[in-house]
Amino acid sequence: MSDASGLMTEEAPQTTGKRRQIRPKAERRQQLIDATIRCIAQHGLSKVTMQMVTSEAGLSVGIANLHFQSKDNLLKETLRFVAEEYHGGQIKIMEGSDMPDLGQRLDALLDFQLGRGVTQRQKMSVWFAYYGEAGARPVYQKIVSTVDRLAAQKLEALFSDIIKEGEYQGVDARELATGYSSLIDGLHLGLLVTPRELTKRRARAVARDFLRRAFPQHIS
Amino acid sequence: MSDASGLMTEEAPQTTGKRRQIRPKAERRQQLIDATIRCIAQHGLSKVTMQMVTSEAGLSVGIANLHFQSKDNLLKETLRFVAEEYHGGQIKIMEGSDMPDLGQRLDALLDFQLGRGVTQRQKMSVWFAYYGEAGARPVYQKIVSTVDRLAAQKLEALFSDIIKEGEYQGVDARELATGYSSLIDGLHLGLLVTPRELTKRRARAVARDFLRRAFPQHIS
DNA sequence: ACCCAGAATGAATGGATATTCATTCCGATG
DNA sequence: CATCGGAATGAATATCCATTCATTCTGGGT
Repeated sequence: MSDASGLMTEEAPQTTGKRRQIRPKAERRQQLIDATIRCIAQHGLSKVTMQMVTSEAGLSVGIANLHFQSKDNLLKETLRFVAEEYHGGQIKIMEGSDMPDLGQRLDALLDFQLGRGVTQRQKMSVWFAYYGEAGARPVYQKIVSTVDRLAAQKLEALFSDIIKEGEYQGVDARELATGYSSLIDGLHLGLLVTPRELTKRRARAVARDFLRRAFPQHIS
Repeated sequence: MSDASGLMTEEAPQTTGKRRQIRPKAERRQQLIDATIRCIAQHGLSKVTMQMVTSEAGLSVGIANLHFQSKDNLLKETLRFVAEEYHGGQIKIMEGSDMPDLGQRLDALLDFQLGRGVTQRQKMSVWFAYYGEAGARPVYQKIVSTVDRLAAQKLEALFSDIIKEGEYQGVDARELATGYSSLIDGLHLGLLVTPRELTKRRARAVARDFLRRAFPQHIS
């Protein structure tokens, strides 16, 4: 639930010992999901094969079907994992009763959304690979919109609190929340597709600007 | 170069006459590209096959390779078509010397970006299907970023003019332009993936809000 | 009316890939 | 230490799909 770290050099195809190992089901599942993420990022969703994924994970071909029944299901579970990791992280920050200052909480949110963890190319690739198929696959739409809705509600609530605290006039929390999350999504897209023109630094500045224009007292 | 219309009921698998017809190369190419767009929208990029595309176009399997050499190339050309249609439309409006009022030009741009033509599910699906693969396929990145860069420049120029005309203070045209196009991209994503939560009407309101906050004198 | 360049066809080919399952082997248990 | 449930393997299978090309047919030119 909180790995979010390695993913890069996790499974060096063990040069030393190739002895067969038995590991708990949950661990194997995660191993395969991580490998799937790497494969999608490197080769694109449409080019991913089971052989690719299992060998990336340092395992045999049969094992994926043992733990996930089918390729389709493996892909579905991978999307669920990425979606929950992203939205879970956001929600934790937004609820963050440990961070009483609302402006500070906004900052933390922005850091998370455009910081290292989320904007690693790997994760973004996966994210948008699925978005691309979502139009044709209701299953994907459902997975994403389920977690998305909750995050949207939390964001709206946070904005509402900020509006109340700052006594901002003529601002609609709901509309602003939609705008902000759309902006973040769009920035992610830009970082992925035109990294030459949009740096992470500039993406942050743009998002911060949006917030500053809406909540001038809360953003320095 | 300006079709942008039908695409829906174009090629009814002719129930009446199935007589073979010879048509100019350009026409067949467009027919196949249109069919590809429909197939991607309906089945997803990763599930599209040559059979699917050619039968959707009401043609035989061999013809795609005759006109496009390979599936890869057909997909590439389809992306190029969609990208050019979208960005070309934007650029035409932004340059629009026929529309002297800058605020009006902004409105027209927004209408185009979130109006019927562009936000048809079909086109959006295609758009994001390719974005999803762009991380792994430099060819796609190149096609998109080429047209994208030009549109970004025009938008920045338009914003510059508006800033000058309105004597707005403390606003950076470049940053604002990045923000605006990212916002539009994000809204498109929302319309595609969570159509239940984000209507076209609301998407427009959100985008308009962004512009109003930046250029209050130019947007009613 | 006839011809023929080349557009269009679709059966055949070969390569790739998801999925199965008989077999192997680990390691917890008593 | 011997046993055995079930985790792991990977060769084999069946399916699917892009691409080819020998053949058919069309329609403009003469």
